[in-house]
Amino acid sequence: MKKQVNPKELDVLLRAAEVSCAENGARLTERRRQVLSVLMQSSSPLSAYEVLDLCNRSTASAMPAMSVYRILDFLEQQLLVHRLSTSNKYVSCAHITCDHKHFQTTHFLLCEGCSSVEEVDATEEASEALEQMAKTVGFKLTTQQFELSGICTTCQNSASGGV
Amino acid sequence: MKKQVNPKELDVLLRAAEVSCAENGARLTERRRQVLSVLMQSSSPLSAYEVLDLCNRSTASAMPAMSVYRILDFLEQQLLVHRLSTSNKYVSCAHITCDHKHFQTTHFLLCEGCSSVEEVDATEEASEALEQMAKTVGFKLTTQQFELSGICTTCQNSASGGV
DNA sequence: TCATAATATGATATAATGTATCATCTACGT
DNA sequence: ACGTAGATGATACATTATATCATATTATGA
Repeated sequence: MKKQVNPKELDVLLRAAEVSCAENGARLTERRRQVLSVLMQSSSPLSAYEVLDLCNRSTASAMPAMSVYRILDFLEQQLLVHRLSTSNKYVSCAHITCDHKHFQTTHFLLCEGCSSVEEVDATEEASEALEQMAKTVGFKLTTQQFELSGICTTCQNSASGGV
Repeated sequence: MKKQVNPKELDVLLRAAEVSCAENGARLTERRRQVLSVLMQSSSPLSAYEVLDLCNRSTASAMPAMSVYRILDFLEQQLLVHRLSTSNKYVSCAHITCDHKHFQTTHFLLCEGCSSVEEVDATEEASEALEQMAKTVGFKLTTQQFELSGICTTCQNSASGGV
């Protein structure tokens, strides 16, 4: 279960994101910050239109859908958010404040119970096993970034624990 | 690269599909046969609307989009086609004529060059490695069916070999 | 500081994809 | 033939995504 961020943590994350953008010669504008902030505060992935609604709930000035898509693309390029292709939804990257550089081998574990997402590094064994598997039919893998469905610890316990 | 089917092979596949449906107490109607046939003859995955267009190209009576979605759902339930969730497209199952029963551990290798799809069994090692990986964060996987992007043999050769 | 180019956003229209609902048709058992 | 269940047709609409041009904002050099 993705933990909830408090205002202070959010601020730290946003600052880190700003620095990260600056390093790439990009800017984290107000709108972009707003979109990113919405995703950071969500415990589950959000669709573009869900992001839009949440943005427009907080501010008076309505943001057009077009902008959300553009901004999500931008944030994805900056590796600040990830797009889950199985659900067409977005999550903020779990590694904004650390210096993980392994984005090609990051997997997403999607909980079917609470819709939360866990971002995990691929193990050596898993990467190799998959590459080997592909190799048997002559395939050369270009990405190691999968979305795996399952049940998270919390939901396993609450399901078995009763009530 | 998914090989092209000739009319005779197509007929064999469709008959097998019919039998398979019958075993489940379901019927492979004319419309369903038409949709399945389109997918069987395609070398790459097709979206619902691509299927629709191809169906309506061959016959005079236009099929509504709704029917295509219903029929694709049906065929998916019958395990005659697979839905690729990363692209929202469909492919006919590669194992209609054999008696594979391993649908929970089938992976799809998607070629970025020619868009072809290879359906492969998960190796023991890959399955275990992934389960283990999930387990480290307390996740229990519910499916072992992934879509891996890469380059197929044919495209690897044509790219390196030159024109 | 101001003009200007580059970047970002607003606004509008529309394409593409997917679902809800009810009417009609067809196959099948009785 | 009749009634029922399953399948398809038809229509409307919801959702998701993109194209395009106008406007605003920011950075930069004269």
